[in-house]
Order: sequence, then structure tokens, then C-alpha cells
Amino acid sequence: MSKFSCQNRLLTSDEYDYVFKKAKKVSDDNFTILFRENEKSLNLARLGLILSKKNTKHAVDRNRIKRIIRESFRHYKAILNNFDIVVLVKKGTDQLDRKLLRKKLDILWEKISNLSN
RNA sequence: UGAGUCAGCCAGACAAUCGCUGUGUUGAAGAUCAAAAUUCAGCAUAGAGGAAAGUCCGGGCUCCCCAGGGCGAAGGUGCCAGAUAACGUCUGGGAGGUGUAAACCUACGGAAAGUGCCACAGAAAAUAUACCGCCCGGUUGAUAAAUGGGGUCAGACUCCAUGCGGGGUCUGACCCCAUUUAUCAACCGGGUAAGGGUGAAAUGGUGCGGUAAGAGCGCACCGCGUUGUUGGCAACAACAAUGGCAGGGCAAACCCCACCUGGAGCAAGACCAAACAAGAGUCAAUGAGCUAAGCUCAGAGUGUUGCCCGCACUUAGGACUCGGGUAGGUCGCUUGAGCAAUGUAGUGAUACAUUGUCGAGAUGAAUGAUUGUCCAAGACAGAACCCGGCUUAUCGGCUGACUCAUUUU
Repeated sequence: MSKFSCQNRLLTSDEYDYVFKKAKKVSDDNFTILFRENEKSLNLARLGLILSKKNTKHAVDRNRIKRIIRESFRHYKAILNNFDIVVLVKKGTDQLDRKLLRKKLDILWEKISNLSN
């Protein structure tokens, strides 16, 4: 089972700040991913998303990218245990198609997994 | 059949698996004396738009110690009538314009209240003016013709003499002078707004008469103004009389007239919990009456967009301002000017009645992914308190009504 519920999300600004304060970083042309081992050792991966209106103009595109990231995260969260993760989306990402973005995310998740080991 | 106009509708479909949000329900945890919030799991069910968009108008709703009256300011609207909760929206009508037509477009009140502006070009851009042109008169000059006068030459006739020669009359040619007329040129003084050229725009249009040339100078028709009659609720239209014509454009320039408008917004606002923290600063004026508590009156302060009145609150363990801190949870939050069908009234927008129906409610923010099949190959684009509009974006398809053209009957 690979669900994606409230437990797997970063909800408050405190939780976001926690990640920003001492984050490790992985990035490519479209995404910057910040991650940190979570405080209480929840044995869960948690995801937060940041898309600015500046970088992604239309609400439709923002929703699309969020869905793609969540879907990808859902598949990989077993590997990403104990991490709080914030994904920042860069300019121009809305131009790319779904399959390409999935591939790029796959590679980044693998990187994080390797770094932590 | 093709081209087009208007109105309405749809917004890829189906299946399997995995996943997200709400609601209902079952079970477990909470969890015990008992219950609830809450969390997790299973099942069932619902889950973006015609524009959800721009935030351009109009409302509902909420708060601001009522938004009550007068004057002013600011902003908006602008043919008429109706619809509506309301509107800058819609419907019907009028006027002007576009199109063969169905139809469509229009910020469509006032330029005779006043002020201002009208680039370039042009004579002149607003008390009309006079560049070219046309016409009249005068002066000067040139040319031509006619008449008159003078001169020279030639011829004819005639007289004196009769040899040379001289005189006179007539005719013709040439020259000079004067007068008159005509034409042309220049200048001066008037008349003219027909024509020319400029411009986005030039002082009613066309025709005939008229005139020195022209001109509403006169007439006919058209346009315009005024008055009246008729039709219409009205905007306005038709007809008649009358005036010879007031009158350039711009009011999306100021302005004038009529009408409308309190402000801020769901991060509105209410409650619960936590936190700063028994924070700092500013303010002054009280008086009179009643035995007193307290109340009343006057004054003062604050608020009410500027002023006046009115109103409300305060007048001392009070009011206001500033600073600090918090954006955790619950409510608001989706049943509403709702949607659908039928009937009635109305040209219509719409209203009323009956019956049926419930169609997202997130909050670091839900509709997606994978695979397969089919086709016309999927555009613009994502709810955030809710409605009514407007505007903008948009692949394509369907339905109905109407118009034009062509063909056939």
C-alpha cells in the first residue's frame, strides 16, 4: 500500500521552517529539493510544496505540477523514510510534459536515498 | 446545396487497477465511572467552469458606539418606457449609421449660460474674411476703328496767264494732333461669396429666374428653426402654417442640467485555546438642581469623510493612541433573488402558481496516475463567502429560427 494522507504532509509554517533551517539540497533545472531527517523519527516521509505565482503563471499548471510531484512521491516514499522534504519549483517547469517530469523526479528521489545512506 | 445572421446546448467517451477531499455508515484506538472531540481502517456515495478568469459594475451577508436633515466636495450615470433585490445589466420602442438581406453598431442630455481649444495646410478656423477669380467706376499706357482738323505727295477738273508758272475744288495715299468707342495691361476705389485651391471640418443643397457680376435677392423641391394639429404614457413621428436661415466642430475639455452613491471587506466577523503582560504614552473642566445612592440640565471631549444642525458615547479605577504577540481549532460555509418541468399573464425582459429535486466545500489548499479500446483526436483554462451581469480567452461539434444566392419541381 502506498497511500498519501495528512500524515505525509507538512502542514504548518513551523514545520517548513524546521526544514529550511538545516536543509540538505538536491537540484536540477526544474526542481530544488530541500530535505532533513524529521524531529521525532516518525518513520514517515513528509512532503511540502512551494510553487510561486511568479514562476508558474496559471492555476491550472500549478495544480498539474503539484499532482505530478505528489504522485511521484507516493511511489517513492518507502525509500525516503524519516525525511521532511520541501520541493521548490523553478521557472519554465510548466512548459514540460508529464512523463519527462516524472523521470526527473525519479532521479532526484534516488539521489536523496543514496545520500542518506 | 453553398454563404451568412441570431438564439440555445455540449466541452472526448468507456473499462480495469492504484490514489486524494467531503458526507454517511460499520469497526478499532481515545477509555474510562460514563460520554465526546479526535485519529486510523473498511464499505457506500458525491466531487470544478462556460468562462471557475479579469476584479470592471450591481446586490446579499458581516463589522464600523445607525448611514437622519441642510449646504458643499468627490465619484458615477446620461434618448424614452418597462423588467429587476439592484445595476453602468436586460427587454421593448425611437433616432442616427452599416449591410442586397436576416441582422448588427451607437458615452444617443445641453454648443442660444459662460470659458477654452481647433496642429499642418489654407485668403480665412469664428465679431467671419477677400488670395486667385468674376463684375463696376476712375487714372495712365498700348493697339485698332470712326469722326474732325492740319501738313506733304499724286491724279482729275477748272480759273488767271496762256511761255515757264501760280491759285481753287474734288478724290486717293501717307504723316501729325484731338475726341469718341472697343480690347488688353498696370494701379487705385468699390461690389461679390456663384467658381478655384487647403483641410477632419469653410457659413444650407439642387434647379430656374434674376443681376454689372453675384447673392434666399425671388420662386419650386429638399434640409433647418418656430408655432399649431393629430397619433403615442414618452422618446418621437406625420401633416399644416410660418420664418428666408437663427446656424462650424470638440462637452471621451472645463462646465451646466437631471438622477444616483456612507466606509471597509470572509484575513468580514463570532467563539474556544494559547501567548505577550497586572506594557508604555496621551487627554482634561467641571458647574447647577434635588436629602442621599443616583438622576436631570448646562458645559467639555470623542465619533459621525468638510461645515452646520441633529444623534450616540464618555466625563476619571474612563477614553484614545502606540508597541508587543498570535494567524492553532470550531463556526461563518453552502438551501439559494437555487435548479428542472408544466401551466397562466405579457410582444418581451420577467412575474405568479403547482409539482419534483439537492448538484464541490478544500484551507501548504481535493478531480489525478497507469494500462487498454474507440472516435470527430480533445481548445481556453482550476471553485476559495454567495448571487446577478459585463468584459476578455477558447479546439471543435450539435439543435432550432431566419436571410441571401444557385439548382430542381
